[in-house]
Order: sequence, then structure tokens, then C-alpha cells
Amino acid sequence: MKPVIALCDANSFYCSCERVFDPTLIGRPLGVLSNNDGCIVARTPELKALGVAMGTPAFKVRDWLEQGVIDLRSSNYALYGDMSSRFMTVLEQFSPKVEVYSIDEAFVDLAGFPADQLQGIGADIKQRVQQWTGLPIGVGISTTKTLAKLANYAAKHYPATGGVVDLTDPVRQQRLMDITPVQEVWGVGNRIAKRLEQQGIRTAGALSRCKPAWIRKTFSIVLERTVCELQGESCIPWEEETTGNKHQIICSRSFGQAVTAFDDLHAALVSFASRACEKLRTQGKFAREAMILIRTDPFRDAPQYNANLSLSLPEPTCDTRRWLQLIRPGLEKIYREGFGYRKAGFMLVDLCDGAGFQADLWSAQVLPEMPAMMQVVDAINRRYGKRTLKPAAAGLTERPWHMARKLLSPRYTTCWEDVMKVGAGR
DNA sequence: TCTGGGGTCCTAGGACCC
DNA sequence: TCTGGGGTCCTAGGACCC
Repeated sequence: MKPVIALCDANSFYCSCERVFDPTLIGRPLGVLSNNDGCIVARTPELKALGVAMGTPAFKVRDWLEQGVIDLRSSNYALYGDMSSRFMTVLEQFSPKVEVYSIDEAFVDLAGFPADQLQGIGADIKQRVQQWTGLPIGVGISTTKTLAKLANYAAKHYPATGGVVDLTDPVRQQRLMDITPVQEVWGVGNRIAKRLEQQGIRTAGALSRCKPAWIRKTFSIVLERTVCELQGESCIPWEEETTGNKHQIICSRSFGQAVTAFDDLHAALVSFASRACEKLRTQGKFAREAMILIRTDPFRDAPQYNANLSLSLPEPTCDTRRWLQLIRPGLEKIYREGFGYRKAGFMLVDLCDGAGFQADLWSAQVLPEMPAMMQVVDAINRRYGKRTLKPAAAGLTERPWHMARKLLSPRYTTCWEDVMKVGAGR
């Protein structure tokens, strides 16, 4: 059976989530900020039209914000995460095979549907997601993931498509590719695009007509796959269990202000490690290797210092306490006085699950297991809210390193106190 | 004053092994 | 004087994605 893949992607996802619960934002130039209210990571078309680029630092548009020209929101991941799972739930009604690719997009397997119905199914998906979640999406349909991505690009880029493009027909594929800049192709970033342009390859169409072997020799095996996908040969497989099958878990943050004290840095690392281990347990995994890292502010004209250190344990564990014991001695090794640290992180690497685990010859432990204490901690935090129970070393009071989130919207869907109240006006 | 966080895959080069 | 061939593992760095 010929593969048919739909890529469903929410438009300006974070902004759209904000608009669902605050309709005064509809039609307004709106941006959502990164952690720490640092820079703009999501923009509505109205904001893009003002020439505000992705990643613009918030301070550069402060005047516009104060004059009411634009609106900004702090990122509200509790809200976006919940809206995302609602979106995915709707998609699952259309196919048993849905690959959640990121918070705002998913591949949906439509193999087996008659070719003349694909456009209509795409329109149904779009309509139902809009009606049930309030999120506007684009749907691109084709025979490989890369072509589906391209179809989705067309759905968003050309309003006349109504947000749904069936690109299963090779003639239409060529027509679209010949008018699409090469850097719009999934897998072609800025760097590669520049090198391609030097070779005279400026459109997706030109790239699709390259010989895969030549691309491999001149660029990489990765770009060769992209070319094959553009030619209709599927090379990027379905990932069945993407979310639960991570190879590493990173928890890192930039600080609201520079941190100099050892104790503050230590508290931050403890807090990140605690969060990382929580994620690890959610996935039912264990880790034997981790890494701590500390960084100064690369944007400041001040002495720079970056350091990281690997930590390891004799056997894999998901017990937060085991990792916490290693953090203080580890930080003592890499900490240098006199620097203003701007970022720190804790990273679990080389994750494994219970099966296929190589036991230590001298350890009585046969299989890694979830300590009862951690199960209780997780259960309490699930029931009474995040960080109800946390390591004392993470700090009991507000620390200077906490994030700035001055423009945060309410957690409309995940917190009872923030649920909207509806009443008759007076 | 003010610039995110979390991932993946691939390659090259060095160390080391027999 | 003469000094192979084949392999693994690890790490750093580059490129990409959202």
C-alpha cells in the first residue's frame, strides 16, 4: 500500500493557545516569550508583518509594548502542554497511527484512503481541531514526511489553499517545489542552504533533481535522505514511541540575573536534577551517567567561564537522592569564584530501561528498581501540585536564579483557581 | 538593564586493542 | 634497514529540528 502521510501543524501554536482564552488578542500582533521573558519564540502573522523576527530580544520591542502596538505573553507551558494533548487526541480519531513530532505538530498515517478523498479528510481534520480545541491548523498531505512538510508549508503560505494541501500528485509536487526556496525544505538549515546556493541550487525543485550519490559525496548522508524523500522515496521511518524513548534528559535554565554564590548555583543544580529524575521516572527509565554544567553570560563583555563535569554511579538509578549526593562535590570541582554565572544545567545521559541491564559484579542489585520513597514523592506531587515535596537543598525561599515571567497568562485548563469564570454582566 | 530550552543524528580524530 | 591491517569506543563539534 502506498504511504500517505498528513502533517498537521498548529499555526503560531503558543500564540493561538493564548488567543483561545483571551479573544481580545485575536487580530492583534502578539508574541510569546521564552523562559525568563528573554526573547520572542512565537509570533502571530500580525507580529511577523511588523518585521519582528524569531528570537528577537524582548527589550527591542519594549516601546511598542508600552504604546500598545503589540501584546506579549510569558510562556505558559502548563497551558500549551495541555492544549497540545487535546489537539493530539482529536487527531487520533482519524487514524490509529499518529506520531507526535513536537508540541504543535504530528504526522498522521492516512494510507488506505482513496486518493480522491484525501483533500476532504484533510479539511475534516482541520475543521474538527478548530471546533474542538479552538486551534487553527494547517494540513499537508503527501507520500513522504519531507513532502508532507512541504505540503504543510504551502498550506500555510498560500491562503487560497484554505490551509489544506494534498500533494500526492507528482506533477503538483514538482510545480510547488520549483517555486519554493530551498531553505524551506525540512532538513535544510541556514548553513546548508548557503552552500547549496553556491552550487546554484536555489529551489526545492532543483534540490529534488540532484543525484543522491553526488549529494552524499558533497554534503552528507543526511541531506541525501532529504533528496530521496523529495523524489518520493520514503527514508524517514515512523517513530512509534518518540516521547517515551529519549536518550537523554536535560534540565537547564538561564537565570533571571547573574549568580555568583556557590550555594545559589548548588541550589539551582539540585532543583534541575530533581526535575530531571522526575522525568526519568515518568518514562520508567534509569541512568548511570549524568553531567552538570555551568556557564557565564556570553552576551556580556566580562570574563567568561564554562565548565561541565560528568558524574557516574556504579549502577543505573532513578533515585533523585543518589544524584544529589554527587552534585556538591562535583560543583566544588568546577566552581570558580569571581564569575557571574548565567546558566546551569543537569543532564542525564545513556538512559536504559530495566530490561537488558548489565548488573555490577559486586552489587547485590540484580535489576534497577524504583525506590518506594520516590514513588511516594511523585504521587504526592501529582496530587498536590509540582514541588509540594522537593529537596531542601533546592532552597526553601525564592532564589535570585528564579525565572522572570512578568506577563504570564492564567493556567486556564490545568489549575482550578485559574479556570475562567462566567457570569451575567451588570 | 534586557538575548530560550530540549532534543536528534552524523563525522572526524584520537586512544586503544589484537 | 625493515614498521600492517582491522577494529572498537569515546569525545567534540557541527548541523539540523521545534
